[in-house]
Amino acid sequence: MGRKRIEPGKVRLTEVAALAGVSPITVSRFFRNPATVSAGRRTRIESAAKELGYVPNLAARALASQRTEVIGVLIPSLTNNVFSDVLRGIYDAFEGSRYSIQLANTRYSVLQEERLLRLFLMQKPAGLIVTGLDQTAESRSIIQAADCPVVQIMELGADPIDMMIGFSHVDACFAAISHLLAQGCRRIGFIGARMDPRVQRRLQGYQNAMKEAGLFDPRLIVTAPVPTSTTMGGSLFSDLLMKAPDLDAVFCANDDLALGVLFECQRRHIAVPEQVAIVGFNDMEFMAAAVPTLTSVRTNRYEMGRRAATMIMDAVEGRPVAERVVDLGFEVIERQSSTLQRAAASPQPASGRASGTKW
Amino acid sequence: MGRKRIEPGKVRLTEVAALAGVSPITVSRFFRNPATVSAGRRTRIESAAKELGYVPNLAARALASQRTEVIGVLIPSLTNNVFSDVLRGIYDAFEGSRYSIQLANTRYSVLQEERLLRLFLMQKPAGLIVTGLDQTAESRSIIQAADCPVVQIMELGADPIDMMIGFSHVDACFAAISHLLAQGCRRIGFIGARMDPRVQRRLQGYQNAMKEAGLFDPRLIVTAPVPTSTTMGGSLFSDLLMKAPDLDAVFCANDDLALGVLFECQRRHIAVPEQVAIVGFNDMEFMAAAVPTLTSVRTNRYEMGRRAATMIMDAVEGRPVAERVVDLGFEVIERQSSTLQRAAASPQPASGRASGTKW
DNA sequence: CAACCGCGTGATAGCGCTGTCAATATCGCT
DNA sequence: AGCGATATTGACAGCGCTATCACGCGGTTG
Repeated sequence: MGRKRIEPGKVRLTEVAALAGVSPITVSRFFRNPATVSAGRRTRIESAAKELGYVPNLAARALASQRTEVIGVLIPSLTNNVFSDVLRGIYDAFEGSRYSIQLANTRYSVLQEERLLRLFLMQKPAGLIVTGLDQTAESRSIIQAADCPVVQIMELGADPIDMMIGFSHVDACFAAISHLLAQGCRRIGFIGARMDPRVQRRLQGYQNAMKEAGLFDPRLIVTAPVPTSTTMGGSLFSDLLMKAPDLDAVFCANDDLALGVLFECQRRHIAVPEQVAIVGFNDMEFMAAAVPTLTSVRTNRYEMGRRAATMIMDAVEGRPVAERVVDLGFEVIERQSSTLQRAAASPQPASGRASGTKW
Repeated sequence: MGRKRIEPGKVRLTEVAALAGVSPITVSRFFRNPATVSAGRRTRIESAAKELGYVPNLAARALASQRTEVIGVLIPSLTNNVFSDVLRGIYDAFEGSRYSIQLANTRYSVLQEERLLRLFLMQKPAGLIVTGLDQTAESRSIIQAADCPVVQIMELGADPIDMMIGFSHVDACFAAISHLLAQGCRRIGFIGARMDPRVQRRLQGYQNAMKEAGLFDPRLIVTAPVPTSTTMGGSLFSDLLMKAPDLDAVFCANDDLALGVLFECQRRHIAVPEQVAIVGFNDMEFMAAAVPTLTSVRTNRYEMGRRAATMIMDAVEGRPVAERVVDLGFEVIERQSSTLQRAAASPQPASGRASGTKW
């Protein structure tokens, strides 16, 4: 009964301790915080560990210490470049730290999100980064059970679970539409695909702006539940032209769609911005390279990921987190695709933060 | 001495066992493979676990069983969309399985790769997926020490560590250049950025094709060590035009560069393909939407990730892996940007696999 | 000069789970 | 009825590490 005896080749803390002539617990301390061990033993342990090729066993550490250095990250899509920028920020911030990232993809499904959170729970994560505000009640209770710092990213809302970093999609879109209005556009279309919660809120910002200007017309809105793509941008724009042939501008819920609209305009020989102005969202790199250059709403995705990660680390390590809700704002980058002479208004840059003016 | 006694609220296997009136080991078996437990106890355990809100402790499981369900994945970049497709395949394949993915970013650095592999080792991963062929000797020995199935993805080479899935970048680029040659192009430029090992091999394929045709000229090659971008495509193309004003085609090491070249052509009123033909690499979605539509070399990145994942799972679970080295091939998707009337050759699609013809 | 402090170190006792083997129950067959 | 074979179940002893407390020691304090 019991279990087989220890196999000989194995290198444990104990083996290192024996070679260094100290107790196992001292080796343990050395690996967690070398400063707590006297200089003499420090060098002895270090060389013993190197000689034996010792590799700490994370599972044993986690079990004994009742905690892990795992940070769970939930994002809705791996395809959407928006999230690759956020992820880059997160990975860069955790680089060199003792934390490791557990990434999972909800595919824009709140039920997936629940399932994945339940999986995270088994790992007893040290922290969680989740996307958006629209967690189910069940998800929220799982997060509570995880009993660790949490940052919600991508947007801002009234009822944070714990910490939050993002910007207002409603305000950002409102600002973009206001820019088009200032350029003299009146028949401004909206095209969007996939229609996740953030795109929905951009649509809300569009509606607010158009209604406020007395220009709202439901025929100007074309959306599709499918994933976004450049090709989809072209076909949604074609649909929009059928519904509203007198269109003079299009706001695209993201930049891929905007690129598709630009190509469709080229195909149909529609002059941009003279006949139709184009505005995108996210300010991907290619927007500045297009002909004409494409206006977009810049959002600081990399910074969002980076700061979310540092907020988590601060919270995990017990440092006070000064701003528990961070508004990163946005900026409407005005380029050729929406710059018109017909406008009377001066083209002052519109940008937005929670503090200060509305946008 | 010793440690504090167990805290009361905690739910362990033992608590579930007590409530269900069975022994802890039976509950353990139930969670690992319900079929090994009789139907009666199965329902009792299930309801007991739900009632108590039991969550298995992965660290304890890993320690006791001496293995994990962690698959380490190393990719060189989070920004490059090529890898987001591969990752999507990997995540999709592991979806619903008991494995969890540990993703890390080498940033195209072999030293980073070493460091990250060492970190993976502490977790005793069940499998590893690594990018490319160019691991250092040190990295290889760390991988050996991990003693688990390994798949190298993205390309094919002579000396696999274990398993391998990808395609020949040399052949793929050779095929693309051959296509341009068949279209009657003679002064074919090459532009590339970042110049990672795979881009280097594409350059090799370009050189092979041009030399074979007796058309090689080093002035036709422009590269930059910086990350690729659409903007960079435009400026590299500008450089190329200065070095070789008689250019009649450009092969771009990736599609972002190709898009930048297209925009630069629009800016300079260079007719595509009449004056300059354009061919990209990867066949990103936007290539088919551009005006004119852009020729590219299609590579099955999603499938590569998906199959790499299933190969790992098969190997981990002891199933025989039929093909340990998989050539996914490629396909030159001919579009408007490289289709010329001046050519005598008939435009038959070029595609490549290791088995059969050269490409 | 006893009491006290803080540092570095060690002994002990688990953390929650599973591998191993033994024990028991159930079944088919001669 | 009796036997071995097969399914179920349980007891035990760790997996490799760390939390906790105890202890020795030099130096400070009242």
